[in-house]
Amino acid sequence: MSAEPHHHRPSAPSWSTHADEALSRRGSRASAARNAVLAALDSQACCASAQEIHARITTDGTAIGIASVYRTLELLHGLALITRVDTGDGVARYEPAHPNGEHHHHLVCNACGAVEAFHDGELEAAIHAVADRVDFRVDAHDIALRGACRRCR
Amino acid sequence: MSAEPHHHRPSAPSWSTHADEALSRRGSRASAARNAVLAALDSQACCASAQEIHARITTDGTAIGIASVYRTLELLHGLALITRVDTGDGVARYEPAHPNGEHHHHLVCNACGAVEAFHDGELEAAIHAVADRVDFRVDAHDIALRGACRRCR
DNA sequence: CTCTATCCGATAATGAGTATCATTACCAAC
DNA sequence: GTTGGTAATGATACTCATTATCGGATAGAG
Ligand SMILES: [Mn+2]
Ligand SMILES: [Mn+2]
Ligand SMILES: [Zn+2]
Ligand SMILES: [Zn+2]
Repeated sequence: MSAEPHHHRPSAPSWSTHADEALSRRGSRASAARNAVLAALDSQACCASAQEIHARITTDGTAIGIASVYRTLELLHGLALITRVDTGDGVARYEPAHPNGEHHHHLVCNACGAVEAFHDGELEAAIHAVADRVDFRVDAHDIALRGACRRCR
Repeated sequence: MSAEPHHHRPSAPSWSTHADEALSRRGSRASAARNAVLAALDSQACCASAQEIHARITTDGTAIGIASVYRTLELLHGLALITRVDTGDGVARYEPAHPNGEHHHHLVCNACGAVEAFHDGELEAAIHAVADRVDFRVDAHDIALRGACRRCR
């Protein structure tokens, strides 16, 4: 199972590498706490809250302060290296923002709170069309579909 | 300026009337506090937070507890009579949900926090198409476009 | 190695939202 | 009109995510 899927890209640089570069370019330092947060973000499938990230890191044995997680997330968000996802439960979640613009949106279950990811090209096209039609410079879009997941239906 | 615009509808019942009916149908009682919240919601152009609603009511002379505002908003939201809008600043905002499904979405300025409303038929169509394409029962959708408003550009 | 800007983590403060509870208002039945 | 049951009120205590503070650690340039 070591074969590359589909196309040949010379080992796409991971998001955390990209983030590392952007951080050092900005004069930020590398540190254990920050590296741990970057690694945690890189390894997560979808969005995660500060506390979830902190829990995952400390479970791995590394001791790191919760304040450092919040600080790092704030820094990364300011540099547009992560995306904030707001599911409406009063907890901010974050996920890596890939430099090529690749992203997804979320299905939120009103019953159990589960969050699933989806992507749809036509929806993206519609969003971009609206962005042009409106008197506003649109930099980003947040979309969440709410309802019931398969298990809760 | 008392002419009806465009089409002839026999004085569309206001949202608060509709909400009142839904509440009494549910066995809820009318009260000063609740009426004040309904009136405030009915008179607002776009979404407002609990605290903003409370401030507007009390400025009008009526004394009402902030808890009643939160309670009423929770009740109305549970009955899908209002929509919660999450602009990402950790404050929940609400606006009337019209029974005919008429609604709008929001442009949020990252610089000054201003919130503008917009509506787009093609975007709605795209959203409904996605909702069918996805393994999830979609009841509602939240869309926010983020960027810079005209003044902050 | 030294120096200093940056970062760390512990902890206090903030603030939106929620839970509690004694009191009050409503309403239908008597 | 009184009463009893239920719902609503508002003051207040509380929860908990996030932010601010601050003395001590440290990366990393020179
Ligand atoms: Mn998109
Ligand atoms: Mn819509
Ligand atoms: Zn579910
Ligand atoms: Zn603005």
